[in-house]
Amino acid sequence: MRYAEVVRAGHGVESIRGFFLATPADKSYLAELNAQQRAATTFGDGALLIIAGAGTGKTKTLVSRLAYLIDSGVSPDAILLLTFTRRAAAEMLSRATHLCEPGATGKVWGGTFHAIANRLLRTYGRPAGITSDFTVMDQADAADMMNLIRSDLGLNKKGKRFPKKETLLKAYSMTVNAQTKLTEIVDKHFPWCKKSQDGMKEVFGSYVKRKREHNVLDYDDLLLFWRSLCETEGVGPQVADRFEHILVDEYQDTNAIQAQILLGMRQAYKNITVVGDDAQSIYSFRAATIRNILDFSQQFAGAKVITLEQNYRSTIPILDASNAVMEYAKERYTKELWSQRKSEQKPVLMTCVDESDQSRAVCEAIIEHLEMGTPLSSQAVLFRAGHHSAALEIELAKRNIPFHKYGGLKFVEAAHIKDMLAFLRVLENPYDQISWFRVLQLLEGIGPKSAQRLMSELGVRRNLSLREEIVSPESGEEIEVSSPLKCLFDDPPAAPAAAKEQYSNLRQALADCQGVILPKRRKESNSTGSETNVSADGEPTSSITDRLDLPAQLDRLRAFYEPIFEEVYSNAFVRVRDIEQLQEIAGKYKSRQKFITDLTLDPPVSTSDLAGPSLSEEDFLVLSTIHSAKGCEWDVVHVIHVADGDIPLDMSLGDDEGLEEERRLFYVSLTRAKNTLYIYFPFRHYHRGRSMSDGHSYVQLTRFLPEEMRHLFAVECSPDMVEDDSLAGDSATIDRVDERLNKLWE
DNA sequence: CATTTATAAATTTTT
DNA sequence: TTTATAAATG
Repeated sequence: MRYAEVVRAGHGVESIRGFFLATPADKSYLAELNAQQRAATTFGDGALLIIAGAGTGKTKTLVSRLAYLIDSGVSPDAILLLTFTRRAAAEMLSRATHLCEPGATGKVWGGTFHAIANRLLRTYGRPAGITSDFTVMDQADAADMMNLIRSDLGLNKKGKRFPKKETLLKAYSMTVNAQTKLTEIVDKHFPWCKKSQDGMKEVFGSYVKRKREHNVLDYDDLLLFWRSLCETEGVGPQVADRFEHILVDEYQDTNAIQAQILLGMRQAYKNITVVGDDAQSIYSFRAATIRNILDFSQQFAGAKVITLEQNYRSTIPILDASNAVMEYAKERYTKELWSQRKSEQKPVLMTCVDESDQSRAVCEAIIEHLEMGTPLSSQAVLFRAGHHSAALEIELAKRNIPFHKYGGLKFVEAAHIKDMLAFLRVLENPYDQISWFRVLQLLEGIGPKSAQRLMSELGVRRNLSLREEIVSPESGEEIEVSSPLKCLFDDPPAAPAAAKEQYSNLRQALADCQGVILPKRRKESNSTGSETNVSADGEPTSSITDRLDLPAQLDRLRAFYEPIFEEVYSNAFVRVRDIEQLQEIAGKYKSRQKFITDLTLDPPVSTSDLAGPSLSEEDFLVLSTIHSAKGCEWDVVHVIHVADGDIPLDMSLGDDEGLEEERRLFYVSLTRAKNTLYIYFPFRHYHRGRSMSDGHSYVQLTRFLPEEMRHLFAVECSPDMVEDDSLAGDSATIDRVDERLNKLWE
C-alpha cells in the first residue's frame, strides 16, 4: 500500500529511491511481497496462472516478476507483456524500471493484443498474406463499411427490416471472436435478427472480401492474422521464439482467439504467466470468456496455480459489502478475500430524490473529503453508462471542481477529428474506401451517390483477381499499377458542378501533402482552382518533390478543411481547439502511419492524455465508467445511479449471463475503494418525451443490494430528502407560470 | 427524377 | 451526434 502510494506520487520520488538505495540486481523488492506474491514473482520456467482477487497486489506482483526476470538475465526484448490498455502497459513498465536496471524495460514488448498484433504483422505479415501498408479500421469505420455493403446489396430498402450497422458489426464480431456458428450467436444474442440471417451471411461474406479489396484490417482481423501468423510455417516459430517469456494481465477478459494466439506463441519456449480474477470478468460483449482461466491448466499442461487472497486495498467493511454482493453470484470460484485494514466506517448508502439531488450530494461529499485532506485526484465517481455523469458534470462545472472523464465518447470519435484522420488515411492508404467516402461527402454538392461514383472512377476498390500482377513474383515487391491518388492527381474524374471548386481545392491539398506537383490542366478546370504550382512544360502527368512532414501535412489539410467545417458545424470554436490538440499529438510522431495506427489502437481515453505535463500537475477528480475503472483504485469512491435499470442496466439483461456480468460489474465498482465508499440511489426518475402522467416515475434500489444486505451499509438520506416533499409546490409553480404564458396569446 | 439537404428521433460497456 | 424520413433542389 505504502509502495503504491509512492509510485502514484510521481516518478521523481521513485527514481531517487531507485538511484540511491537500490543497486540494480539486489532484488530488494522481494522483501515487500507476501509469500504467495513472492512465489509468483520468482516462479521459474513453464506455465503459471495467478488467480488474483481485487486489490491483492496483482499489478505489484506482475511488475515484480517483470523486474525479477530481467534481473535474472532474461533479455528485455525477449519479454512480451500483454495488457488490457496501453496505459496499463506503460504504467507497469515504468514501475518495473524503478525496480531493476534503469532503462532496461524500454525494450520490453508491451501493449494490448491488438497493438502487438499490428506491430508483428507490419514486419512478419507478408507470409500470412498481409502487405505492410494496411490501415486499421476502428469500430465506427467497420460499422460504416457494413452500412455501405448493406445498401450495395439493396438490403436497406424501405419497408424491409434489416439489422442496422452496429448490430451487424456486433453480430459479426461476436461470431468471429467466440468462434461460434452465426446461427447460434443470432439465436442467443440477436434473436430479433433471425429472419434476416440469410442477408447477414451475405453481408458478412462481402465484408470480409471488401476488407481485402481495400487493404484494411479491423480489430478482429489483427487477432485472426496474428493467430494465423503463428500457424504459418517458418515465420510462426520465428515470431514465437522471439519471446522467452510472455506475461498476460487481465486474463479473465480475453477471448478464445486470444487464448489460441498464446498457445501458438508457445513453441520452443513454454514460459507463460497469466493473471486474472474470474469475479472481475466484465467484457463478455467482446466475447471474453472465463473459460480461458478455467481451462488454462489443460491448455498449458502442468500449469502451476497461485492464488492471491489478501486484499491490501480496502477496509474490512468495504470488503465485507463487496463480498456480500458476490455471495449471490451463480458461479463462484473458491477464493476468500480478507483484509487487515480495520475501520469503523461502513460504506454509505445515500438515498437521493432525483438526479440533480444526487449531483449536489456527490459534490458536497467530494468537497468535504477535499477539506479533510483527500485531494480530488484520490477520489473518483463511477457509473455504468457514459451519459450517467451528464448532470454531475454540469454541477461540477458550476462549482469549479476540475475533473477528467474516462470512457464514454472519445476524442477520436468527434466528427471533426474523424474528418482530419480520414484525410490522412486516404493519403496513407489510397484504397481506404471508408475514408474516401467520408472525405468526398464533406464537399458541398456531393452526397453518397456522387461519392460512390467518384470512388469507382478513381479505382478505390482493388480488383483482387489482378493481385498476382500487382505483386511481382520474384521480388515480392508491390508494383503500383495506378493508385486512386495518382488517378486523382493525373486525370481526375469530374465532380458535380456545385462541388467543382472545393473538389479542386481538395485535390490540391492532397497533392501538396504528398509533394506532388499537379499537371497543368486545360483552362476550363483551371479557372476556378487555386493551382499555384505549374509543372514543367505542361507535362500531362504529375511530378514529385519532397513530401511534407506530418505536422506540415496537418497544417495544409487544416487550411483546406477549416472553411468547410465552419460552415458545417455550429460550435466551430471548440472544434478548432480539438484540431489543435490533434496537431499537438502529431508533433510527437515522425511517421504518418504510426500516428494513424496509434490513434486507432490506443485512442486517448480522456482529455488528460492530450494536455501537456503542466496540466497533469493540477488536482482533478476522476469520472469514469466502471469498465474504464478496471484496475484502478482511489481513497474515496462514489458510485452513482445505483438504481435497478441502471445497475444492472436494463438493456443488458437479455439472459442470466447478462445479469451475472452486471453483478460482477457492480462488484468491480465497489472494490475500487480503499478507505471510503459512497453509493448513491436517486429514486425519482424523469423521462422526457413520452408524457407519462407527470413526467417521472419511481425506481427501485439495485437488486444487488437486497434488504438483508443493508446492515453492511450506513443508510443515509440527502438533505433534500429530509425536507418535505416539495413536489406539490413545484407543480403549483409550474401551473402559475404556464397560466401567465397562456395569457400572452389568449 | 435522382440527389442532396433539412428535420426529427434516439442513444451500454471498448480494443 | 448519428440516422431514418420529408422536403427541396438541380
